[in-house]
Amino acid sequence: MLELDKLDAFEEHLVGYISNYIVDVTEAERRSMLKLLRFSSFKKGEFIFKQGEVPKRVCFLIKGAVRFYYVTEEGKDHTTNFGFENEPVLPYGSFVEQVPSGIAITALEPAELVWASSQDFNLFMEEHPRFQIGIAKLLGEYLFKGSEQLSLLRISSSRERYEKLCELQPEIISRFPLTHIASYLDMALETLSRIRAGKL
Amino acid sequence: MLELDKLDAFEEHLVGYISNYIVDVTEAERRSMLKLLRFSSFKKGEFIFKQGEVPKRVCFLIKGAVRFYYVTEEGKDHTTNFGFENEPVLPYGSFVEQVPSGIAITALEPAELVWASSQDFNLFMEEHPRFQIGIAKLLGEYLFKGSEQLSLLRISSSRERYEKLCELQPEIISRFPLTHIASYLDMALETLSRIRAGKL
DNA sequence: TGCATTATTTGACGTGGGTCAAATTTTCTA
DNA sequence: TAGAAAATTTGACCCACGTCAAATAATGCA
Repeated sequence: MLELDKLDAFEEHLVGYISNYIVDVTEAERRSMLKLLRFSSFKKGEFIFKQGEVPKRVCFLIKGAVRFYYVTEEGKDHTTNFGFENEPVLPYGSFVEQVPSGIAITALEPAELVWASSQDFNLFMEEHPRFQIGIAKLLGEYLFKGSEQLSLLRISSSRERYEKLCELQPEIISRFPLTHIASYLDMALETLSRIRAGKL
Repeated sequence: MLELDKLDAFEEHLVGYISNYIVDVTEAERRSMLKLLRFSSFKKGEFIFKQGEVPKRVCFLIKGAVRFYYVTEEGKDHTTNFGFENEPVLPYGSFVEQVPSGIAITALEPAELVWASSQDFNLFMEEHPRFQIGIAKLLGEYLFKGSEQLSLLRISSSRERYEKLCELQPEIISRFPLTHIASYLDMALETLSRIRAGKL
């Protein structure tokens, strides 16, 4: 069950986040929602979702940061995204489709999150159908972000890709290790190091 | 207004498509839906959506094929997607968000489509809230496809990117001109030509 | 059918950035 | 605080692929 002190810390963030998508969340809705939530902590490096599994939880990150990535058959690690405090964290597409996820999510920093099982989540959605509209809005937003990320990757020069990321998501640059930024930008870490040093 | 002969031709396709997302579409829902629809034809090369505009229509392609793309400041053309018969055709993310679309859509072949204005579409959605659930499902599906496309682009060798596309979407390879396939795969058209000829 | 336009192929050349390897710096941990 | 482990930097080498240019092939249109 949810510990009350933790609850105080995140409740307003979660409800604040949700009200970007659903207007005028009622007290009853809020209570009904909080009732399903569980709390978990993850150490740096621990899996929150594993590659190849059908996602069975909806998570919301309270503290820390996470990395979305996949590993190819040849063993190459590709970072597809980073997740921050007060954001939902799950393989969105695979969750909605309930198919095995091509991506894994791990904690980049010690992470705390609240979550609901997909079962509870679906029950909640059935009981509160207007939340579906919010979900559609949220998915539309992710779709839009996804297309921006595609165009970032299509920039041919490594240096310009890096500069674009600095412009669009400076927090990624300052917060995460070079290896993962390089893999997010689809370049060798040596290349990113040289770009940074002004040698490329 | 909708011409009746055209209507006969597409109605079952559209309703068939929708029933992938909404169970048991009623006769009333069907009629209410068809009432909003308009019909349009486009010649090869004509714009269906322009880059930089907020999408004001939801389209469904009956015949022909379309290309999703954007042009950078430097004038480079990047194909982000292809659209086929019996598929919705619109800049999904931008439509949901109602923000200017970074991408344009043009007819690659003479195209016929039915469409509803976003106003009519929104009214319909308000009157038929259970369709929202279908929209969420559809958006989830596109999100999933989008992540697959991202991983296609992250394959470093041009030849392997091409082979992957042959495997995943052979219709693109056989149906569209090389220039656009190359731009979809993010490589020079000369490179694609050489790959095809087995010279790379 | 023949000419114009557009698409595809082929060739030559240069280079951005990948790979491997080793040095250096930073971060952890006992 | 030392010593190990991990992260970052630097150097050397080289090749996949982009760019430019020109030839050939396919397509459309009068």
